[in-house]
Amino acid sequence: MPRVSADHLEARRDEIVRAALRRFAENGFHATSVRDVISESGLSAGAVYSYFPSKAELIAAAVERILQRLTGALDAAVAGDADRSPTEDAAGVLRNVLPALEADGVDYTRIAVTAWAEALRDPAVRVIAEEVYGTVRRGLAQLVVRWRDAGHLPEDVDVEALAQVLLSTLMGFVVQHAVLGDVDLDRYATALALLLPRRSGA
Amino acid sequence: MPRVSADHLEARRDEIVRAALRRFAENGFHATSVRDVISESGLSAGAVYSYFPSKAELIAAAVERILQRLTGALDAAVAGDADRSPTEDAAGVLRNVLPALEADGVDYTRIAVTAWAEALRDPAVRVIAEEVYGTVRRGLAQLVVRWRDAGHLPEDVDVEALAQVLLSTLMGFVVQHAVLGDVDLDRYATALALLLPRRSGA
DNA sequence: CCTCCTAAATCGGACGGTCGTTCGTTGAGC
DNA sequence: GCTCAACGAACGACCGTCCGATTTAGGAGG
Repeated sequence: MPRVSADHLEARRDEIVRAALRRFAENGFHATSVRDVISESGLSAGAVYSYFPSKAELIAAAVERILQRLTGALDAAVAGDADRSPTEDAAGVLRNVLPALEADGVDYTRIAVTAWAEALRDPAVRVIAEEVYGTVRRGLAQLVVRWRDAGHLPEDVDVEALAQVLLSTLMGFVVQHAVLGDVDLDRYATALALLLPRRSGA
Repeated sequence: MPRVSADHLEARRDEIVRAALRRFAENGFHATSVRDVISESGLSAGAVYSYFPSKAELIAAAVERILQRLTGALDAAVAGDADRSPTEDAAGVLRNVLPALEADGVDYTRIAVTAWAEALRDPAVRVIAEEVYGTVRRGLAQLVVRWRDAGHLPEDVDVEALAQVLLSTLMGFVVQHAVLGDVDLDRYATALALLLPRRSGA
């Protein structure tokens, strides 16, 4: 199949990443062998290695895909109507971001947790994680600023720290969903809404 | 060194677990070889294998140790004075639990994240995680009930779901501390306090 | 429009290294 | 001198990766 189109090459690469994601979601990065990914992809060892120079790069591509899917969904949730209440904002974020974490027949919350663990030891993965979560926290910080300016929070609120707390409510949902599997999005969102400011802060 | 005391045997086992924790915190479970643990412990392969029948059991012992340290700290924080405000309770939990996650020269937040990832693929580790986090959530649910009964929250609050949200604020701190490393406990606690109920709920 | 040629995409067996684990041996202490 | 904790070399399996052989899409020549 020589001299194929650039589209074909990109599609092949994508096939390989998606096959890798399926195996990685099942068994983690290190308990999944390159052979597993190869057989899941239906290709040969040589073909896979012509697209990715090493297993580490394959892992990095998988991590990048899942984390960027996350930022994309969050950006969409943060953008738009600027005068929503904190409760509406939070519900929007939860309902946009979390369902985006299940696609291609892969539970992306499992890969997210796996990716955090990998970021602890692989500097390249850590860099990807830092970039992505930096973006996410900036988005959440925008929400906090809006809430503050609308009088829901005190003027001297620590915007960055509160954005970290909000990110925690997302990350914690992801962990509990992936590991314990007994969290319900609607009940969770309702409970979270109880904590968000409703009148004036201070 | 035959016929040694039971104390000696238990201490040896503990030495091995702590050596394993040091290596696991650095490199994760699967990128750490049994040889790494053996050389870190200063013992021989045979000695380590006479205490743990397999690497999986060694991992399980490590996970159990870190997770039980967590429940211990939380139980201490939940117990005691029953008429504290939500803000005081939360500050107590954060300040008791999180510093407990750094001891023996090991950053336990790193192992916690690694343990979650492992729970996704090793049923034995998952069982340990379910038990421990079940206990933690019950403890947090007790706090929620107290807050509700004290009038800080509406009567019909979803206790279990709110306990999940509270657990998220702990888990999210752990992830951000381990992976991003830029969270400050005091600022985080202050920001969280802004969200907790202060007067009457509803 | 068909055939041939070529370059590149794909294949898959093989390689050295490292893995987790075993087991025959050693020697300190009761 | 007997017991058994501790040792560490050795084992088979499997790891990630490489590279020469094979296949085939698509341009060139008729």
